[in-house]
This record gives sequence, structure tokens and C-alpha cells, in this order.
Amino acid sequence: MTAPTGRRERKKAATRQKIADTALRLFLERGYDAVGIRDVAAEADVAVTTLFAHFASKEALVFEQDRDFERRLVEAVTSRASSEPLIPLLRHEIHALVRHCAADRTAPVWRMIEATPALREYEESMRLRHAESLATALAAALPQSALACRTIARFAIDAYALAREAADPDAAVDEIFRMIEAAWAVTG
Amino acid sequence: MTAPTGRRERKKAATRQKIADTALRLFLERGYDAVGIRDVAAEADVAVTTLFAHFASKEALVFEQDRDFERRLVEAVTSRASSEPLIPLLRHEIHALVRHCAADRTAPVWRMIEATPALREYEESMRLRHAESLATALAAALPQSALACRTIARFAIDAYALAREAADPDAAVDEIFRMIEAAWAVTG
DNA sequence: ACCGTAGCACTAACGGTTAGCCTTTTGAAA
DNA sequence: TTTCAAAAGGCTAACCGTTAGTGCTACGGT
Repeated sequence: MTAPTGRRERKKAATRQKIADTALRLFLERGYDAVGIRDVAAEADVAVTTLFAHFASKEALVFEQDRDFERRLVEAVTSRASSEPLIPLLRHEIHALVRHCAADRTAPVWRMIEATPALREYEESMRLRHAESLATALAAALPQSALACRTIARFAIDAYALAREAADPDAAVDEIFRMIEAAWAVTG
Repeated sequence: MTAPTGRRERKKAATRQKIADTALRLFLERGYDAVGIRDVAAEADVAVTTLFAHFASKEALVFEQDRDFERRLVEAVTSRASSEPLIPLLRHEIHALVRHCAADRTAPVWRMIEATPALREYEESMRLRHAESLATALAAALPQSALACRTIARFAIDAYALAREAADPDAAVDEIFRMIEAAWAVTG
């Protein structure tokens, strides 16, 4: 009954944070490919093995901030009022997420991601995982078939991906969501 | 332009084929992760560097057979009669591709792919490339916006991916294509 | 018959990642 | 308080995919 947050957990979180901060700083300074894992570990003053105890891969270091993405989408779906229509809700969330990527503080990171093939691939893979989580949440909240839910979930995530690359992201989201609405309307 | 098939090209193709065959055999025998690049090279009796002169990565060895996927989809779109409606054409192609994956001879390979995270990731990435090619072909053949074409292209590729995992692949393709038809109908 | 070069081999290395093993710190039971 | 198991971290050494550097050989065009 010492403290709700033991010293252990605090130290662990601090180490994790220090590694992530150091990594992101070095990546932005010198470029992702020009910085090795051993560089990050040395600069953060931890062993390479410690780094990998906190992060599953080099790419994961970059996406540390955006661990909420998945949680946010899923929560929006599960905690909605049952009367609220779902697709506009999703559109609203995607809108917010796209804007977040364009925010000043995160923009340089996203530029780096888009410029680095390894990071793009990693993100694509992440998106699929997110789509599956979203699909599960949708399936739990709706009478439609699991297949329809998975399809709509991928569609929504695709909207996010495509809008980020578009000249006018907001308009892109709206355009794609008109298609999603129509697709959704014909599901049984 | 003297010889349609010089000895050089034949030997090169033979080497490539031998590597691919050997790799696939070893992968199926012992499992993808249990076979190293050095194993494949030794068994195929070539140097590791030679192997990488023919294949860009270990994963590419597995997808050697399916290099036509992209070409086939794009050709179906570009070479259609201008009167033919496009979405049913796409549905027909996706149907054929899904069935091909379930064919007896290729089924074990696909089972291996589905069981191996590295290969799944690689395929996801491949699918996105295919979707982009398809989107380009669609944009050239249609008056719709580039964004709408990209969206529909991803949707079609997703249909392929989701149907392969479904209990009844044929029905899954049809169900998703009903959604695609609806989404397509609302594009300007 | 000759020469440029494509194809291939060999060695050595690089960079991400992991296994094996050891030390210190920490939370809590005895 | 003492004690102890587990967690966190460290060190070394390697594995594995991949690439650079270098050189040899056989093929194809002239």
C-alpha cells in the first residue's frame, strides 16, 4: 500500500520515454536510415537489449506517440449513444485523426514516415491491425454480417490513409465517406 | 535481335527457376522461418549474391508464381470493350483470382503464407501496390475522380483479401461487390 | 577471332534482432 | 527486518537478411 504507482513502474516508464524521445530526436536530426539501433541505445544510455525489451522493432520507436489511434476509434464506436448513427460518427473521428497528422508538432514526423519505405510498410501493416480492431467493435455494435463490418472498417481506414495524401484532406474524407454511406446502405 | 532465345537468357531463366523451385520446396518441407537464405543458396547450388541478383528479398521467393496478379487485373480493365460495365468485370476477375488461390496445387503455399507473419506483411504491401496500379488503370478508363478510383481499387483488392479468408469465398466476393456497386454509383 | 559485358562466385561486412547469462533493484512475504 | 523471487537492465556473442567490393568466365555481337 505504498503508492498506486510503484517506483518500479515509474522507472520503467521513464526508461521507455527516454528511449522513444532520444530515438525520435536522432531520427529527425540525421534521418531514419542514418541512425542505427546501436546509436539510439548509446545516446539513451541503455543497452540494445533493453531497447528491444521496450520496443518490438526499430520502426515501433517512431509510432510510439500514436498508440491511441486504435483505442480512440474503437472507443468512439463502443461508447456511442445507441441512437447515434454510426457512419457520421466514424467520419468525424477520421476527420480529427487526419487533422492531427497535419498538426505542426507532428507534421515533421509524418513527413519522415512518408519518405521512408520501411516506415510506410510498417504503418500499412499497423493500419490493417487497426481495421481489424475496428471491425470487431463494429460487429459487436451492429447486426450486419462480420464480413460487411470488416469491409467497412477497411474502407474507413483507407479513407484515413488516402486523405492524408490528398491535396485537400477534409474534402477527401467527405468524398470517400459518401461512398461508405452508400456501401453501408446496401448491407443486410 | 538475332536469336529470340539466346543461350544466356535461357541459362539465366533456368538459374532463376531453379532457385525459386528449390526455395519453395525447402519452405514447404521445413517451414519458411526454419530455412535460411544460405540454405536455399546452397541447395540450389548458387552463391547468396546470385540469389539476390534474381530476387529482391527472401519473401519475393515465395510470390514468384503470382507475378501475373497485377498484370491480369490491369489488362482486364484496359482491354475491355468500352460498352462493358466495369464493376462486374472486376468482380469476375476477383472471383477467378480467389479460386486460383484455393486450387489444389497452390493451396499449400497460401496456407504457408497465412501462417507466416513476415509473408503476410509482404503480401499486404504487394496488394497496396496492385491497388495503385489498378487505380491508375481505372482513372485512365473512367471520368471519375482519381480519389474515387483509388478508393474503388482498394476496395476491390480488399475483396480479394477478405474473400480468401472467408468460409465461402464466392459468396464473400459477391457480398462485397454489392457494396462496391453502391459506392461506385454515388461517385461523380 | 576478339572484346565488352552479363552472370556468377567469394569474402567480408553491415544493421536489426535475439539468446544466454549475470547483476542490481524493488515489492512484498515471512 | 530479513529474506526472497521477480523484474529490469547489462554484456557478449551470435544469427540472419542483405549488400559492397572484387574478380573470373562464358557468352554474344562484331
